[in-house]
Amino acid sequence: MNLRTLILEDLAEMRLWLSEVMREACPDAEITTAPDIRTALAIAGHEVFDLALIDLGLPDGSGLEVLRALKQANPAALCVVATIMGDDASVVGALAAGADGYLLKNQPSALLVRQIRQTLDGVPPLSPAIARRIMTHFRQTGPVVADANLTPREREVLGHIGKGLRNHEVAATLGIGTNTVAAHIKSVYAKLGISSRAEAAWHATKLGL
Amino acid sequence: MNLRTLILEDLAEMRLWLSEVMREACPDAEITTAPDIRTALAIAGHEVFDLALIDLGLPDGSGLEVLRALKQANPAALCVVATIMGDDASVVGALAAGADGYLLKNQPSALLVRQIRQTLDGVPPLSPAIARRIMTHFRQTGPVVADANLTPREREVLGHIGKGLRNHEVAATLGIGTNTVAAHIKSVYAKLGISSRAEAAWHATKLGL
DNA sequence: AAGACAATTACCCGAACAGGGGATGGCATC
DNA sequence: GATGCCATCCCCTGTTCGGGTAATTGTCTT
Repeated sequence: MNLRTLILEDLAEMRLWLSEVMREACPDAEITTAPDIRTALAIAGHEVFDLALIDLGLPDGSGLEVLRALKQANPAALCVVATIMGDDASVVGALAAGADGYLLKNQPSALLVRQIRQTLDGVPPLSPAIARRIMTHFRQTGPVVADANLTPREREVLGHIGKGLRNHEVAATLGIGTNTVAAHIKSVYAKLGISSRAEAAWHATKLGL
Repeated sequence: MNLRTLILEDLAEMRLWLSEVMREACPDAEITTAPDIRTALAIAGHEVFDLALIDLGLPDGSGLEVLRALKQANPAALCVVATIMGDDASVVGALAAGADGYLLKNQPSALLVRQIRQTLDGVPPLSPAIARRIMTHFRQTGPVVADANLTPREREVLGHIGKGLRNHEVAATLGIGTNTVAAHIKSVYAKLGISSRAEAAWHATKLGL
């Protein structure tokens, strides 16, 4: 079986280079190229791909449109973003759109070849700089400390409040009385220094519940 | 220069195996091992390390304690978590604690050797399964689309609701009447298909307000 | 110009909520 | 066996919220 691959890249020179890299990573690959969103979407309309290298900054839009189209046509398609933009917005946007990898084109081709090869084995291709950035993001959003020493039951109640349940609904799911729920909420309010359930919901999501 | 490395692992057999892997990845390394938190902390008290392989589930606590101690003694130390636990809590906890990598020990040793080698070149060592999990996390938290075509005013009100303000507080900050605020909230509810302000708060944070 | 539509503002009422009090039983620690 | 913490329940009072209804303005279409 040969691998149907799509390379979306506006600059001709870069497009050739990526094709070279692709051919080296997988000689059996059947390579199709597109210089812009329009042609890429036209091709994707009547053809299915297994792997795609997608540039983001294209003259007629963002490569993410194509990525979504490819994923819709074939959810198993491996869509790898290959760009020179390493800013947070681009990375997060690409991952949110369903990208299976994020490679920076300012890397030695040998490294790109290796990462594309690994992709086929299920290893998510992430350029080192991108991996570091993602981990740093977790380091900032991760700290789930400051638990405000809530009791397990309080944490549980707060979790349901954060999901938008009413007191009587929480009571029903936990099998306790509504008054009890209200009592737990009161102590949560006291411990968190708040006085409304919207604030409670905010803290709940912040505490990862 | 030789690389001062610490291997923290409770099971003797696994400790030997990791030492083997380490020696193969970097023959010049000067390897120190510890079977539990206590001895690891004692060693870290009078010795500085450049690289550390840290297990999480230890008999006398979590390896993250040691990780933090090492990072405090030498912020440039490369602390890599090496464990068999791949659950979200462990991964996020480790990254939040400042881990520079996360490796699963149920991988072929050749892969581990390669990833440890790459670590020294600045490539964050992440096992494929872990990288996928992290990316999936982004895929869930990232989507800033699905704006539910809220009007600017509604978005503004929703933002304040999400911060936990009451209707009259929102009214005061926006310089409008409380009834107006209530009306905006109602149309927001209709558009988002919800019926309580806790759910509204949830959506507000999700929409990044 | 006339009509359609969305956004913004406003009012009323019943239901839900916040926060204060106090009470019971269980479980641990001391 | 005394103390403290937790979870569970109840009452009460004032405030807030949610839903129905409707007027005003501006924009866009017809």
